[in-house]
Amino acid sequence: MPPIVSDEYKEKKRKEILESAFEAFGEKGFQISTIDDIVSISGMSKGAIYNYFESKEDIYLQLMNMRTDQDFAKIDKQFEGMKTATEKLMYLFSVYTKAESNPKWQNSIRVHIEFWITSSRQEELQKLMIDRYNQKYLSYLENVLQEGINRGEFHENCDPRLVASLFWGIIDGVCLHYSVIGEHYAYKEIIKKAEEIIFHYLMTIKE
Amino acid sequence: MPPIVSDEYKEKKRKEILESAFEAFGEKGFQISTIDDIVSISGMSKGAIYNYFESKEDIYLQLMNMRTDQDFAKIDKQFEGMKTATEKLMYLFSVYTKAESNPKWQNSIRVHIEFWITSSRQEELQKLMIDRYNQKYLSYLENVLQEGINRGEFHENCDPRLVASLFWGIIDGVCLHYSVIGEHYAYKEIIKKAEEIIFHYLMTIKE
Amino acid sequence: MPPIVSDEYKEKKRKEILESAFEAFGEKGFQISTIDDIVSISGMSKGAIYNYFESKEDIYLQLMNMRTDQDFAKIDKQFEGMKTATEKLMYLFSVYTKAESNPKWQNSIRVHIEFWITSSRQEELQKLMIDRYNQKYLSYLENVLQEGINRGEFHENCDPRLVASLFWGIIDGVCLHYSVIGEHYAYKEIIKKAEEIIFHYLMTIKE
Amino acid sequence: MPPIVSDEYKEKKRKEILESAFEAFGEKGFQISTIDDIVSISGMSKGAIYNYFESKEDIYLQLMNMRTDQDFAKIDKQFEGMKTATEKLMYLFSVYTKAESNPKWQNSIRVHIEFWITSSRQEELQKLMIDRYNQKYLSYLENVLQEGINRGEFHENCDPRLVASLFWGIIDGVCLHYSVIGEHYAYKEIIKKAEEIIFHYLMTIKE
DNA sequence: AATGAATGAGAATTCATTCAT
DNA sequence: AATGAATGAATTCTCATTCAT
Repeated sequence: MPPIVSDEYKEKKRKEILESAFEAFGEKGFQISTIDDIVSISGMSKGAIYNYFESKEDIYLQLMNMRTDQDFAKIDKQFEGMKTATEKLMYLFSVYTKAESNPKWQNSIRVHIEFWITSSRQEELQKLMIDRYNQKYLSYLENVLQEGINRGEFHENCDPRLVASLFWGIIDGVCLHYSVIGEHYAYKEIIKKAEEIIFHYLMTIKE
Repeated sequence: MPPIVSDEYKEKKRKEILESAFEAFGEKGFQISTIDDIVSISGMSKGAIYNYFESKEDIYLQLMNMRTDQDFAKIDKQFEGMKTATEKLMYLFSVYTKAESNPKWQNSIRVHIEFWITSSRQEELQKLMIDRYNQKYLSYLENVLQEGINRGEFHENCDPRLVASLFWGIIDGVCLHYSVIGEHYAYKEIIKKAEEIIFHYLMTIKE
Repeated sequence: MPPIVSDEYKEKKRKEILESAFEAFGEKGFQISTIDDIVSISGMSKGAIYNYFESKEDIYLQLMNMRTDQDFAKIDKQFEGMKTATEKLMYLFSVYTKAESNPKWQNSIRVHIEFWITSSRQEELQKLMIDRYNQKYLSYLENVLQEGINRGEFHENCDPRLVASLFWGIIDGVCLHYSVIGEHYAYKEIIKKAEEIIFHYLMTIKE
Repeated sequence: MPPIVSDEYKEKKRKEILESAFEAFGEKGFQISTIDDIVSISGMSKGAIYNYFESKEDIYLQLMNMRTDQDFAKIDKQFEGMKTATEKLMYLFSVYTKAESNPKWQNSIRVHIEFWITSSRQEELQKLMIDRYNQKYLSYLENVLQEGINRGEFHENCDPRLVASLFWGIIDGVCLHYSVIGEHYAYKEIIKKAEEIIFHYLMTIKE
């Protein structure tokens, strides 16, 4: 009585559904996307999807977790070979300047922002999002900045926590605008400009 | 059959509905809010609302227009007495640092961000939003910055268009995060930090 | 701004829906009956039904209340002119011997028994049913019997509470069997026999 | 391809499934119970269950048969050593007064009553139930009572068929009420009282 | 024989919109 | 103009049954 399908198979299916959901959510938004949309995109049956997820909400939640986990796994990996904080911060900016400027990337942004907005209205999700924000986004960058200060790369008056917060605010805000304005938004130049301004600040500020 | 009620009356009613819609959308989000929510909040009947608006979509659209018009009308008025670009830019930052940090303000942010996200997915809305962004947000601030450069307040290498874009990106991104994280997000300090960094840049950058 | 429709209108509609539900539940059973069945029978739209009731459960509950209330209102009224307990008890039996032996009456029984069975499995319903049983069915008849004892109609050793409980048990059990067996079940004769046995007991028992 | 497993094995499995179904139906009711419930309780796979039964309906039907067969096999066995009708009738009452008053017994009642109600709505089942009722419940007891009359234990005017019908009506009705009211229903005393009343009737009635 | 993943018809419920009053 | 009851398409989720392995 061995299991009918392997765990890998099931994990693959689960991922496929999440990818389809991601596509649907990106295209139409979470609220508006229907299970039938996911059915169409994935080619699976409705029942199959409910074998892997408890509800639309659950799909949303797991997708949200997967996305942020993936993002940070990628960043972690890249950071491995890097020594200076400058290098790391530049890399973080480059993640956004090097993103292919295509509809897929725009959808990805929309879904990301929707995670934020949706979370803001449901206590449980909100808690989760706050944790994720603090533990991943914020602490992560704060440590990099502090490291930079300790190593003398950045000026000691720069307040790493605030700058880290600001960094992610900038990223999300600029991405949001890009996802709406599209082509005519000088997305990459603006990120570049942000990078320039931030580095300029980190290295010359004195008080 | 001449109109039985005055135009003022009708305009007042229209505004009341929009205010109620704003409250509902802020609380629950546009998609999730129902006409019945607006009925509850406004105290009007469903039929009455449909006398003033063609559809839920229409309410949304008109609300979006009203909000951005209001915002800029306010800013215009304030700018009237101001001479320097520095003063004006500082004022713009102050709009956000002085916003009362309460649920109402958070709701207001959410609705605003939702305007963006929703627009990104409907061509008609998107065009409208791009126009609005270019003509109001972007040009407006770009002119202020250019003015500042011309008057020698800011360094001439600062690229007013990019900085203007960045400014609004920062504002929306930081507000977005604040609307989710809430209390524990050092919202005002972060805006202050952004202000510090931007001004530092505008005044010291050389290339 | 008078109400669009009168309260009587609404009450009439509500009753109509309950009647339709009663028909559906009688025909197919509560669990199996669908809202669409009620739609078909009532000729109303699905939405209309949900304007009057919160859920299928709610319809069920209100129907249950209505039925037992109606039953007892009828009995109360009949009792008004009666003096002896014997007369009253005979009337109670007659309610069941005089019921028209048609499918409608059988359906009515099925719904009634289903109320009991369904209640037994949901704590909230169960509480409600127990209350209803104690306050209406049980106490009601117990009082009649006690009255009979006090007036010397029935023997004093007969334990009114147990006999009252037994009476309703007999009624429900015999009705249940009738609803299944149908034509070939000597329903009325059996009730008559029960009446005979009970009265024989009440009047001759000595210990 | 000779059978790989023995018939006993298959019969054992079949019984196991029926027992699990009985548990599920008792807990939640037939309509509400799912195949997955039976899977959980039995520990078998869905496919295995469908190897032994054609459908949920089929499980229900076979369970119904098994239960009544079991009941009567037990009674038959007990009757073997009994001579008088009085003894036999007392035994029948004792089956119900000696039933352990626990949730399991209550569930057993519910399933039994559901058999009746469900049967009343499906012609095929109904025929089956009528046969079973006539051949087992009714004739069985009728014969006992007739025997009692013949032997002079009971009065000759007592109409064995009607009393037999009444007996089962009482049992089912009282059990039904017990299964809903639970603790606070004087179940055993009520059955005792029924016994007292019936015997009083059978022995003293004259016309 | 056993497994349990897949299927998809069917159920309850919601809600934007209409329209008779 | 205002009212709110009525409509029914659309949505989420369930579950008996099948079938490849």
